[in-house]
Amino acid sequence: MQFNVICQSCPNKNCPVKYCSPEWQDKISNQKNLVIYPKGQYVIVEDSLVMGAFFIQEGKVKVVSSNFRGKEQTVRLASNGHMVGHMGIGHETYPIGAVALEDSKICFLDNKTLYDAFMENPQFTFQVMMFYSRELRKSELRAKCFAQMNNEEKVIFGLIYMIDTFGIAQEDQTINISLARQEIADIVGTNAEQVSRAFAFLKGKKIIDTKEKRIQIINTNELIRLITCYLKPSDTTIVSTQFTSPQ
Amino acid sequence: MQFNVICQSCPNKNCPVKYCSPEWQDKISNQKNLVIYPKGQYVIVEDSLVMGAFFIQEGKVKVVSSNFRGKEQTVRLASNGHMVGHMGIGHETYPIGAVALEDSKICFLDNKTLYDAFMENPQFTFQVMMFYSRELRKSELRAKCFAQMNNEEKVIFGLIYMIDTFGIAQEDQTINISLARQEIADIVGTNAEQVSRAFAFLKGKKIIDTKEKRIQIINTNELIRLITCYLKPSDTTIVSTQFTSPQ
DNA sequence: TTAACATCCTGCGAAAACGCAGGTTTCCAG
DNA sequence: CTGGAAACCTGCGTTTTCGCAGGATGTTAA
Repeated sequence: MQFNVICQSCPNKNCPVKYCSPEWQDKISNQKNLVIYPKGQYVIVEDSLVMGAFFIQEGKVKVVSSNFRGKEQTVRLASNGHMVGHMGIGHETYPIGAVALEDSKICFLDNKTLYDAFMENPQFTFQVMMFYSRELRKSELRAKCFAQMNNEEKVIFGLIYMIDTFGIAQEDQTINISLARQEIADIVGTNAEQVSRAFAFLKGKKIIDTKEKRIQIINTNELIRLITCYLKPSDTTIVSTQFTSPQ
Repeated sequence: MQFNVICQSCPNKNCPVKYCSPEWQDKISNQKNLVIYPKGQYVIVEDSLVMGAFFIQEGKVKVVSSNFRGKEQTVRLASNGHMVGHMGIGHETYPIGAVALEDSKICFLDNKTLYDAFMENPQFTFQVMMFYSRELRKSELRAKCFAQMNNEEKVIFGLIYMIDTFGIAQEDQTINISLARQEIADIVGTNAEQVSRAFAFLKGKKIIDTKEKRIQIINTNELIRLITCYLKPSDTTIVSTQFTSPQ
């Protein structure tokens, strides 16, 4: 638990709360609760009671859904400005879990305040609606890729999704996230061995390189080209879901 | 092109437009355009220009996304009260196509009117937001199932998705939709042969029966039980995404 | 520095999925 | 009613994926 940042002076420019009126931003500043979750900690425990929604101020999160055989699937990756934890209308418990992939600053807002904010800030509601609409499009693209791709292509798609969500470090061209092979496998729906095999293939082609868990992207264009037949032009520039202005 | 139904007297009780003020329902009644699409016709052509969104008054639609190898994936099924065609903010063209599976009455609303309605009808915007939120949850569940299930389980999941979206006819317990084996394969990410094989297995177990394209569900509980390890309690009662009141 | 542990890589046999081909059934137009 | 086309079912050889196992590499803490 930390000092509560005032929304107006929050460094995260992608937060949809910025679309609320100044009065409502004050109100939300008072009502929300900022918590710093250490790496690896659950932000949302699967099947726990829904109390509200989470806004990532700064951090990296994976949204997971496990089956009763113990296998865990990562259904979404989220970063600064993303919302996690669909509001609990029609659901009493969260159907998904969320795990911090790094130390993350995350604001919690209770259902009641959030609902009232929606009713009085149409621009805010609109932005959140568009966020869901974009995430739906991305999820449908993922579902299509899982359904049609072979293993190697799935791993490539996973890399592009990771780049899209977390970005690439300027200095060494490595993806801004450290995940185990098994965690990458959980994102793309395969197993750790297949991820290793795909990496070996891509390293042989000098498209990527790996130093432990850091993945360096040597040739982005070639990486995209390998799965380009599955993508629309708009999919290659998805560059993370952000809250942009309407046209 | 047909007589334009007035929203207030529209027989579809699940349309989110019902959450607009009476004045706005009048305005939308005048602005919208009701078209009856015959079975098999494209409602949205993939990559065509975005002009607005579609609301299904009465009908059945599949949302598809094809890759450049020609393989078509059905990413969503939609029925009465569902929205199709994400609004075109940030996209100039539809990333998906939509096909009528039966003769369908569908209302079109242009982006400008829709955006203005969102700004002035918070309940309407909220309902559409919740629609996307639920569809996102369902899409993430589908993605997880595609990633983890074997062929037989995928086909079972496809059947449950079809039941969930289109329902079962009371008189003979058949699913309210007629799809070719290949179309079912396109929903669950496999091929027509595998669908036939899975059906043969389920018929042998007396769980389903088929008469041509009609699929009779003999034992719903057993069908769900076969894939229950992938589902949450809330997933087995999804019973179609509808526009329900907030808590 | 070193030992113990976790993660990663890769070969290989087993299992699953693919996809063609050929026979059967269904559908539709004349 | 009939003939032709389309859809469906199923056997079978091929390809892909799975997943164990064993060795290599990296990590951590004393």
